Amino acid sequence: MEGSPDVPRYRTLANELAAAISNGAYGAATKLPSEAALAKQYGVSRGTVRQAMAQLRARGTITSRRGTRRLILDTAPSQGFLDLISFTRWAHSVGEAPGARTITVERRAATPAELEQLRLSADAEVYFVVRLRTLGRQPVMLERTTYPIEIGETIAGLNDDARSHVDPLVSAGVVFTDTDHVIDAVAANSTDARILGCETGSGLLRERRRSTDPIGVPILASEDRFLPGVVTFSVHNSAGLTPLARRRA
Amino acid sequence: MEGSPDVPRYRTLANELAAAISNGAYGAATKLPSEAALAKQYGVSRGTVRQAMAQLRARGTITSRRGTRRLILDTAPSQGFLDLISFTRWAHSVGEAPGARTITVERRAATPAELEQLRLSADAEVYFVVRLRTLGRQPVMLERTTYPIEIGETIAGLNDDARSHVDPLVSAGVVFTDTDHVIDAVAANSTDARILGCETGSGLLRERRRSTDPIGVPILASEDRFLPGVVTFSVHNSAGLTPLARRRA
DNA sequence: AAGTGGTCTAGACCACGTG
DNA sequence: ACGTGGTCTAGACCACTTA
Repeated sequence: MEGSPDVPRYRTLANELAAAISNGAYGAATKLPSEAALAKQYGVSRGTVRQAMAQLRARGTITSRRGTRRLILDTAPSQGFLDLISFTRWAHSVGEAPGARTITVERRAATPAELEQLRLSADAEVYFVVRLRTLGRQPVMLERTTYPIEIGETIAGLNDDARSHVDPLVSAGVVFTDTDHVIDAVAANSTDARILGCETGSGLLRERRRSTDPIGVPILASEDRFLPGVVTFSVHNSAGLTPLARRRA
Repeated sequence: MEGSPDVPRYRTLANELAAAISNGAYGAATKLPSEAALAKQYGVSRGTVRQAMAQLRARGTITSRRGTRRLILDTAPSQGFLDLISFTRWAHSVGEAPGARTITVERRAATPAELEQLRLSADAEVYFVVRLRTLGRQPVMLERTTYPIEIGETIAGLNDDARSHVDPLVSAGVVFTDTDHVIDAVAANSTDARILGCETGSGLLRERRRSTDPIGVPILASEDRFLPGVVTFSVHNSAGLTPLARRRA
């Protein structure tokens, strides 16, 4: 059996250990067995155990310190990578019913800002899609997404209220590897207010994001504006591994 | 010379490579030399080069793919770990003049929420400090921080407008290892409005954070409310390494 | 003093991308 | 076919914690 198709051992090991932890296989113990013990138990080298530990540490599941066994932190359910890019997948993962209403779809020349964000050559065109996103029929977010033409054509061919735009891209072979997120607060403009049903000037949570493929080529750039009280963004960072930055607006 | 006090080789190597990249030592080249070449050039093993590369990748400086040289991304100035915890350090790093005005300092019994956040035993006391933070005399953020008693005593002994509260803790031997951040938007209450000088009900960017030491013991929990347009939070995440999560508020 | 994780080495094989 | 990064091994030494 097994027949591991391609996934490296350290990843399966990390998942096995994560499962063992949440299944309570280590009981109420707050500490993991030593690296040497795990290496022997699972029949791998200590290096592989350490790679798996790095995974768990990055997920915020454990901490580590020289001289002591690794400590198990409270079970922090982490999320999948695509949940951060796809509103639809995220909504399902938290047990809500996502919806979408397409406001506009345009094909037009890219603005200078878009040229830079998507790293396009001058006078390139883009698809620009505006959608109102809902949870259980309640408006919660206004999404303005810009796609390069090649990507956008896949999107433009979709049914108006097709819920996820990310899934069709993934099915079409587009690989999402990295995403940069910038989060701040802005005042609703009149368009935001009309579509979201809030007051002009009221505070919205804004997420701007840009996803790239393995070579670093941009796949999409989006500006999402959430009504307050709908979502929070949480980040875990450790000394020496700091994916989060605070910048001057 | 050198006399590296304690910092591991792979870290200094990562910094050397980062410096070489931003100094333009690789010219306009978009690719890094191969791991083998770097190992030879710097006189270390390939494993150490890979550890350094992992650092750079975590900072968003480079990408990698099997079969190709690593790609240098646009110079993304990353930030130090403490810049995320210390408003003062952050302000200096972006060339602004930080200030603080202490509003209140209390020693009191912890609320149930605080007991949980700081993992204190029942009927423990805490220090609760409220400060208005400024940039160049402009109010920008209201900070409400809760400290366990042992930590808070260091803080309470400080001069009223001592600017950084984190630096004295670090000097006192407190080690910050991990921080969780939760970011969303809230409406200003009357207290926020009065102190920050905005209107009640207007939108604020809220950051709640909790820092822990190497063993996972909480050092402080804080709720910071920023006026819009002052800061943005940016996160970089890669497939397989997802420190960011979006949650239902 | 013993055990632990942190670091580093030297070598190996493989999957992938490019020429 | 070749070079690249991805994975894995086996062993070593060190810094630190705990007893």
